[in-house]
Amino acid sequence: MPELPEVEVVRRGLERWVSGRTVAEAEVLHPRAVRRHLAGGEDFAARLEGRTFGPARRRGKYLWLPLDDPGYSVLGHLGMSGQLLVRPKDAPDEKHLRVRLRFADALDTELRFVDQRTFGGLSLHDNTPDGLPDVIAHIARDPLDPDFDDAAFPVALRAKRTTVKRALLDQSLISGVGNIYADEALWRSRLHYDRPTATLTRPAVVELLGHVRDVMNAALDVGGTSFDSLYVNVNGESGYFDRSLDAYGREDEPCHRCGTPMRRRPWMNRSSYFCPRCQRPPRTSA
DNA sequence: AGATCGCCCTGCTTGC
DNA sequence: TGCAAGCAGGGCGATC
Repeated sequence: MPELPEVEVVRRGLERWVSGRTVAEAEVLHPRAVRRHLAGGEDFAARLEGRTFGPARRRGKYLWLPLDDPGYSVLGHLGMSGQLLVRPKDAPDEKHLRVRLRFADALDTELRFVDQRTFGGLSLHDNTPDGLPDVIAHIARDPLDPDFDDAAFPVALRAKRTTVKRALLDQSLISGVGNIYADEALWRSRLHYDRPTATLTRPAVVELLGHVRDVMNAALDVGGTSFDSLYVNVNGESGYFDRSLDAYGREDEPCHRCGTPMRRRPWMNRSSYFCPRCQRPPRTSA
């Protein structure tokens, strides 16, 4: 599934291959691919036609393209399986092609939104005064955002009456951290997922944030290399899945630090992977 | 009002 | 071998 680094790779691809182009025609092939648009896919398409895209932006796992129609943006989320592909016009349709945008220029490419599971989608929104689509105004900055407030984060996290992994996944506190990165950063920090945030010291939170950022940057370094030839897929499948993980998906495999078999625990309808020796559960937890 | 939970979806994997 | 259940997951909206 696309994580924040893949989404950033997609943003760069959109910036390079889509920003500045004018939509000639939009085609919605699956109703669920257009979200929160009561007027329906045809209206969504009609509102895009003739509009020119501005610079591609991202917050957490959300992507958006501002329109030259002032105050509006097209917002996208890839969900579990979404891809944004820049493809030759004559390339065969993908099996799960959901939305196609054709452009009013001489380039040979079109933009396609492909999504097997339709957890993702595109939508059209008013912008807030800071240029953010209004529906994501509540999404906190992500750790790769230069304006992320490092000093405020430990205060805000410790003030939450919750446990540390829940806090990492709380999009109003920090965005873009999914189940995989949460487990990886907790492993690096030797913290158990059920540790109450109130029991963490400020330095421990600073270290945790550093690990979140490191693991994302490492992934971006690997994944951000292969999108700059024509016709390449702007799709988040950038080689990043070769990344080496220390925690996620490693049940029964030896901890890369101490060799103890890693464990998996059901958690919030998901799974948490951890080393039972390096990441001791808090006393209040089972 | 802040926290919690069910649901959306489909292909792959697992187990009987 | 074939079928069914389980699993993956972010985010939204309903509910307490």
